[in-house]
Amino acid sequence: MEHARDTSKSRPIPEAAGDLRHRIEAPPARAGKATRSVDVIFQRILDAILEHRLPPGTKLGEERLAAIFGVSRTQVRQALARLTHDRIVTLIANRGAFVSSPTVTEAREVFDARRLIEPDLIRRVANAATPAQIRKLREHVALESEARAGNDKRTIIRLSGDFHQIIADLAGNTFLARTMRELESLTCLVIILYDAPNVPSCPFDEHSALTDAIEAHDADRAAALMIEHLDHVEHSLQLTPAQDSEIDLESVFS
Amino acid sequence: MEHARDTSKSRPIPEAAGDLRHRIEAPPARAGKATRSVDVIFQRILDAILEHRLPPGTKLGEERLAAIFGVSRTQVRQALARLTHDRIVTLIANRGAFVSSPTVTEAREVFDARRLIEPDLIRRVANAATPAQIRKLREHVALESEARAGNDKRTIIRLSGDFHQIIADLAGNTFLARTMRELESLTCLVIILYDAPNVPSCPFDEHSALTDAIEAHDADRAAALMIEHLDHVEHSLQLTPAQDSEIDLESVFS
DNA sequence: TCTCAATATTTTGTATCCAAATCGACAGCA
DNA sequence: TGCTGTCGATTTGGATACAAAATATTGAGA
Repeated sequence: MEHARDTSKSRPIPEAAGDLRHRIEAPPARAGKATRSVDVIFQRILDAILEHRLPPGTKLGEERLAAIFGVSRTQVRQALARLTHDRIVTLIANRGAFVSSPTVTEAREVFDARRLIEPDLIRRVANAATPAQIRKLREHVALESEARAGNDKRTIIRLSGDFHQIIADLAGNTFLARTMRELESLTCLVIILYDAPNVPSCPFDEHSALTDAIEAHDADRAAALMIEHLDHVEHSLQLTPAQDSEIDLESVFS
Repeated sequence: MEHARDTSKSRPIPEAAGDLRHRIEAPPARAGKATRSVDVIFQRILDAILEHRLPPGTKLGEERLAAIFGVSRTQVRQALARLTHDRIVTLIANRGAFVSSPTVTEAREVFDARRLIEPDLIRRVANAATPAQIRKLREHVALESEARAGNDKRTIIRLSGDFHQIIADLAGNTFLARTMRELESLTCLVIILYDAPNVPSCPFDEHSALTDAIEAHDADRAAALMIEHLDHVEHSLQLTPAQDSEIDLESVFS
């Protein structure tokens, strides 16, 4: 098992984007009802991060983003502030915004939280799912399968996350659904940081199995499968404690 | 059981503050390490809301707040944006920011989420609590008792919430701790909206009993007590569905 | 050639300014 | 009297301009 990630410099802050533009441009016609322009910018940047076009550590210069989106820095600042609040972006005072690089500890916490929340969510869905909802899940799994066939990596990543998000939405608790959205985003960062980018995060067949359990209204099995699924994903990562401890000088002297 | 809340206009948007100033002034020396001024403003407003000095529906005018804090609107805007992101404040386009008035549905969702998360958190604490941590909890319960004796309502409210927050922090998952912070804030709003302000939210003895269970390292009992405790709080509220359904014209036409 | 220091450039942080939208008041009209 | 539509005052939305901080560059000296 070989991983493509470069381990020589453990927290790459690449100033990667000579062509930040290319990584953000094309709006994938994925408009919700984001009417305010700051919402659009927020979503565009988030999408770029989730689809791994902006790797962790990338500097997100305000001026540059403003130019790309054709607005003033004000808008960009707001969007970055919101992303910061969701821990997707890390803001360093007087230095700027960077795509977050979750530590190993944080990564573990994310999976820990998901193991707590998601089995319960899928339980509710399994208990109450309507045929229409099940059909929606099936269609989504089909989309995933299709993307996998076409080897469309970005879409695969995106859809894998979306599957979990659909379940969270179906569970009918908006607060928890929002929390899951944050967890899902952080999981994306964790995956690209601690795993080879070409090993897809969610094994496809497991999503199919989860849908089966939901369709059978077997809440216990669905919950068990979900825990198993999350464990699979977590264990496919290299969450070695060493990685984390490039000593945090700031916190040592305080 | 009689409630002081005025039910004639069900969503009060009082423009209550002829003296918004008085409700925010005194910084209760509750500084974390909020170095940036926008963090200070964020915390000051949040504190004012949590201590029920700014009731739901209160309009938070930018200019006025800017004058109070002696900064420009820019800072205030950022703070309000962050509060909005936490659902504590609701931002209406071109109308301004208001302290949120969670609907009955949202209130239920908040308790639903807490029932999912908090039993697990207290379980972990009960399993791993050190004597120092238990002492900290005891001291906090003592503080609560003291505030109750002095009938210091604001402090009672604050400390009641803090008790749950301490447990969340002790559980050792920063993500979940942050989520609990949001839930706790929303719970504060729910309590003032749907209960008489003089019926304190968390019955004191229950916090004491929770601490007992933790000290005994009895995770099961602690979790059970927590569920019971949350149920007590929720059932002390008037979460009547009718209240909620002043028909949402916006969502009808969409 | 390397190191260090001083300067120049870039980038962030904050305040101010202008445009657009909303709210309140008042007049017109059924 | 009661409703509707228009004008003015106030407030928010967003861009620009200025100040402060950090980074990059340049040059001198060892």
